[in-house]
Amino acid sequence: MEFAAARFAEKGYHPTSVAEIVSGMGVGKGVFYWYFSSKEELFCEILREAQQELRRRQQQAIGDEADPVRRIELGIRASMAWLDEHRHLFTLFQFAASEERFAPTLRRGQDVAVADVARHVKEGIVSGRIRDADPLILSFAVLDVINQPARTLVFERIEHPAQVADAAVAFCLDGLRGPVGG
Amino acid sequence: MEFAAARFAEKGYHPTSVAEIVSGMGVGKGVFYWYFSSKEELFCEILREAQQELRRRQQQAIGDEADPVRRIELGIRASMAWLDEHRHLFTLFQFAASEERFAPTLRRGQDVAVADVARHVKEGIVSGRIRDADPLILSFAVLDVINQPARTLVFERIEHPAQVADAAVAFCLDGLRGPVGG
DNA sequence: GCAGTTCTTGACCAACTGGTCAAGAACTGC
DNA sequence: GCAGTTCTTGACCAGTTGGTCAAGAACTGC
Repeated sequence: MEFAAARFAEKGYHPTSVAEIVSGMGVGKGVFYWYFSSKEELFCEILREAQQELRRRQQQAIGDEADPVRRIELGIRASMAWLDEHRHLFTLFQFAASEERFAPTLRRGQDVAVADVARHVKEGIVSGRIRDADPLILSFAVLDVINQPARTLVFERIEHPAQVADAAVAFCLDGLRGPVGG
Repeated sequence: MEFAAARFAEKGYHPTSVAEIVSGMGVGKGVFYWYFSSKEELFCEILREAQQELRRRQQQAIGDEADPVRRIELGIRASMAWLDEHRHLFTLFQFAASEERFAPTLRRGQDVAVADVARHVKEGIVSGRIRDADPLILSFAVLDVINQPARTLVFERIEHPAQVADAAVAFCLDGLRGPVGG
């Protein structure tokens, strides 16, 4: 399954044939259709697993941190690190977003992520550490600021991932706290 | 060509066959290969044209505004508006980024965009209106904050595009100005 | 009205696709 | 060692694909 993910990321979903996957793993075609009902299902499975893993990494990084703003920061850093280590999976997310049939799977995972961040944002608003705005919109914005720099990462245009992470964190925090600073 | 772009966005690049495009336009296949040397070339052409149009829209919105920070804001708003009006083209950008063969075309356009923003950022740093950091990284961040909310737009999860634009602008400006506020 | 070029057609092709399936291997529990 | 189930194989299929090309239409300039 990791092999398939790598091929999909490298060549694209459609240009990668089932025959190529199975021969690359040195097995027959039947074994593929024994474990997966279709190529599409395999891809969705890869997607779900990746989303799960990313979320695990976030929660692990957050631990039992009490400050909601700091929780968001830790989540951002964890996400950036994970995406940096799994750039090929991010490519898959990207593709999935461009094809209608994979949107539902992708969306389900992102709803979870938005809900996660929104929880912290709400807490931050209550305690006055985050400016008072629609938590959902702020959460979307945070996720956007995570995801897109990751794209830049994938394009390999910037040398140091840590710099990108710092930029994203600074962006989010200063943006969330508002112009007066917190 | 607009027709082809619409089909690509709707069904995806690979699942849309050349036969489908030409029959949908009521012409023979030959005429397609008379004007384009391949399906791939058509797609790249669409990409380039879209990037050009977006840039035109940005420059038009900026006009002769003197303040670099305000120029960035105007650019962001123009981009968001354009992407909102041409969501299907954004879907194409997204896909192109996920397939190696289209990366060069995409990259060329984005280099131009980064250079545009970087010019304003540099000016802003000189005049002290933007915090002193690597202009390129800040420019990437700004583009990221433009592009990714656009993705959210495409997913149609948020009702009001204007809200998203405001959020993006607030994010960028407060982030750029730094926590002390400008 | 004719020669020359620019377009347009759609049948055609080799290559490849996702998916099936009869055949059989490898493992059970006994 | 046997019956039953779980796995594995790879030839095979119907359908589709991007792309070609001989044929001819439509337009030139004369």
